[in-house]
Amino acid sequence: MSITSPADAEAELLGRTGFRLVELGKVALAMADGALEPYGLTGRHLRALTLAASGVPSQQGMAARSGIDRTTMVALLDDLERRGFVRRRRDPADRRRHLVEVTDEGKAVLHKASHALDRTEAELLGELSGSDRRHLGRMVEHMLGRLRDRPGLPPIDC
Amino acid sequence: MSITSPADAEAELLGRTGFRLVELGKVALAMADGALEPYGLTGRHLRALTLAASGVPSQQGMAARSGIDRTTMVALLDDLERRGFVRRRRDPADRRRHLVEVTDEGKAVLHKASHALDRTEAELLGELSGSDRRHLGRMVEHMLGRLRDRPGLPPIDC
DNA sequence: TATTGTTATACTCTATAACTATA
DNA sequence: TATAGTTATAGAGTATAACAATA
Repeated sequence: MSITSPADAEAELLGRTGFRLVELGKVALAMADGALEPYGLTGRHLRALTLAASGVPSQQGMAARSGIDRTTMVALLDDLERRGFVRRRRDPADRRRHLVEVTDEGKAVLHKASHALDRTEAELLGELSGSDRRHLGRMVEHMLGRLRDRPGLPPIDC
Repeated sequence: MSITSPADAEAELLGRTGFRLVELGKVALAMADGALEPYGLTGRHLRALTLAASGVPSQQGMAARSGIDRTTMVALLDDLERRGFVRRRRDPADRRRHLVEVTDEGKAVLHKASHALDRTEAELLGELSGSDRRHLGRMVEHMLGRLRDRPGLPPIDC
């Protein structure tokens, strides 16, 4: 495809699937943040809380696994701890490390946030049929799988 | 879907199509920025240049159409003008306004950038079949169409 | 010496408010 | 009074460097 007239330039740019995927990603993130806002969480807070719930040992491990910078992880966990969703404890086996435990309140909010995201997902995918949703999911996963670990691209994050 | 065990929390979050669409959007933007980098452009520069090429009158109009703030538009056009891709002229009919014209150099870089984005698109969509690509494009457009102009969501941008 | 968590600092991106010139 | 463009400033978000405690 190439530009045939000046006025086509905008339509050509905006019509690209890549451009629309960028837009859709931003909309999806905004919807997720909106759904999490009643719980005082952002997508990144939820990402950190989920890592803690998964039992990833040490803040470094959480940072490495998620692509979130370790100094940013400190701030996220500060927020979560202030709200009572996680607790930090020195690891007796290696006193440099912190074990991050999810509190009962943290588990409860994780559960509620998960349901809120389910509703967001339904709103995002709209009236796509079940087979369309599966096809979309497969294609997205296929593209991500091919592009993951390619140099110069951002790591998984939220 | 609900959490059945702590260790599932992460897989459940990461497995959501919404989450993956956020990831894919970021990857697509990073790929586009990478492809444009040899021309000294970012996605937003290209968006501004494209608006100028489409003959949108006045910087305000360009800002309104794209959702880019008008003060940000000033900086983008400063960059483009410094590189010789656009020229600003007072509108004789309303001397408050600037007419933004794309120079020959600007048209040339727009053309080259467009081809670079075509290659990026091919890389992004990978080995999806033609019918898969069309189906993906339709589904993405359908979702965006339903969500556009919904309160609280970001405007089209780059 | 290297690593973990932390803090301080700087940098990027963007929005808000105030200014000017025109209408 | 309102609008177009501009500038100055401030705010979020993030990364880099340096530090104390521990290995």
